[in-house]
Amino acid sequence: MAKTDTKSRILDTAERLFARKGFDAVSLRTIIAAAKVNLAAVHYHFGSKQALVHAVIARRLRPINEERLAKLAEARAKAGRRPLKLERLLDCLFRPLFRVQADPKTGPTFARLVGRVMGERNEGLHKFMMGELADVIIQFGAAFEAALPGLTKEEADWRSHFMAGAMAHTLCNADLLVRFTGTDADASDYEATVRRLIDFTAAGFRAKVTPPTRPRKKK
Amino acid sequence: MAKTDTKSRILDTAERLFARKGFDAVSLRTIIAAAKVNLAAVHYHFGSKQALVHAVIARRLRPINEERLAKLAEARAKAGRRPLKLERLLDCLFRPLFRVQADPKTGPTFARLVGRVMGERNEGLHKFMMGELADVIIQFGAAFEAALPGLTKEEADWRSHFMAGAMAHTLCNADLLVRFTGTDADASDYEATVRRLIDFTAAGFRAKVTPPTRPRKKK
DNA sequence: ATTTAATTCAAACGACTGTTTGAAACAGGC
DNA sequence: GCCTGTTTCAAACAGTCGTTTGAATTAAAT
Repeated sequence: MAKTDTKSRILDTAERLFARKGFDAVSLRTIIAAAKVNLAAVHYHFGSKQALVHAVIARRLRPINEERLAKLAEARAKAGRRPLKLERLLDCLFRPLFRVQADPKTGPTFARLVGRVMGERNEGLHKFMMGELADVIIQFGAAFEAALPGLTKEEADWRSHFMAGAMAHTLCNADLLVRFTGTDADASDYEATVRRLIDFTAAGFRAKVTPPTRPRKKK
Repeated sequence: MAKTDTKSRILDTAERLFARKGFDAVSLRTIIAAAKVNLAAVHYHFGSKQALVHAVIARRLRPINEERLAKLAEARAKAGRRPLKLERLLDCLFRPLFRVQADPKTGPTFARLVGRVMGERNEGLHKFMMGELADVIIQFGAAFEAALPGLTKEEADWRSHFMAGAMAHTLCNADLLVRFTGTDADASDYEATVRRLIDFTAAGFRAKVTPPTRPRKKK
């Protein structure tokens, strides 16, 4: 396996370009030119562009999801019989994801990549992502319901949906806000982001449910 | 102007297809085949595909933003000197946007379209959207800060960001959640969605700010 | 009816896409 | 050295893309 770095170079370059411009907007020829490898190498090592996209995502996302589930299991073990605190739950979900921003090796490059995935319209990619996230969705979904005994399942689902939106949007447009507010995108500031996101979403989860508007007044 | 409906047919068909598959994923040839017009008609009436995309978006989004600002102005007038209530503010922002879901003419088709725009990576499209939304962002941004005297500007900006994420994600994947929870996507149910979104985001805005874990001074 | 302008049409343009091919270059085992 | 399997390479394939062209058609104005 002497020159297997070809595979890695494709992965790294593709990740960088995908994050910057999107999956469909970056052609294979753009990637192989930047990575200085042959065009056919992509199909030799990955089989297709779609498979390359999946590989790029899975390489980063899988460890994150594993860490999420591990942290959740650990928190559960520590809590014993007591119900998990909502903030603790959100921390298990957010921290492994946002921590990659602090990693100087991956840098903010990957953060946008993951955020990008959620907004992607590609049908196949969506299926793939749902498969990758299935465990996380199931485990955390159940945990949220358990941590919010006052909410109906329907209401809890909606709020999980809102939370996911806030999370994805934050990850995807992190730089946008930073430039907008002038805040310094200090790499280690991911903790502040996580803290803010937990504050916001935890309060959202716990919000009092406003009853439907009473009998209609005139239109 | 007898057969000017060619222009409208292109606009309507493009909107439908864009909403379903995304802007880049739908080719002009797909549109003109469904609309039963000639390929060159698109360039004759709009000039380019990008201009068509802009026209499709602006046709729907402009009235929405005008209504948002009108509602905000009205609320301000009614409140007089008193500060605007946060829920009222959010209602001005959400309702005009989600109300289109109830319109049987546009239907949920357009809802996904607008939601889709926010997740789009296209550089030019992003600039265009920022231009369309500039007034709304400025006006509501200031209003949010005024309604949240206890928050620093930085914190208020972050939470506006989270709110925008929840809003966009909800609009974009509305059908996804409906299918997931089995809730009926009754057209008139947009009011329930708006209510839920206001509950969640208002509580998020009002959340207590957790101080950093270490006794670290802020900058 | 003739002229003028607005609109539609079929056909092609050049550039780009993901993918495939078959021959080279290379590796390590014998 | 030869041989075997892995990896790289230039070239082409078969489409699709947005855009342009110039003539044909239609509508309106004179």
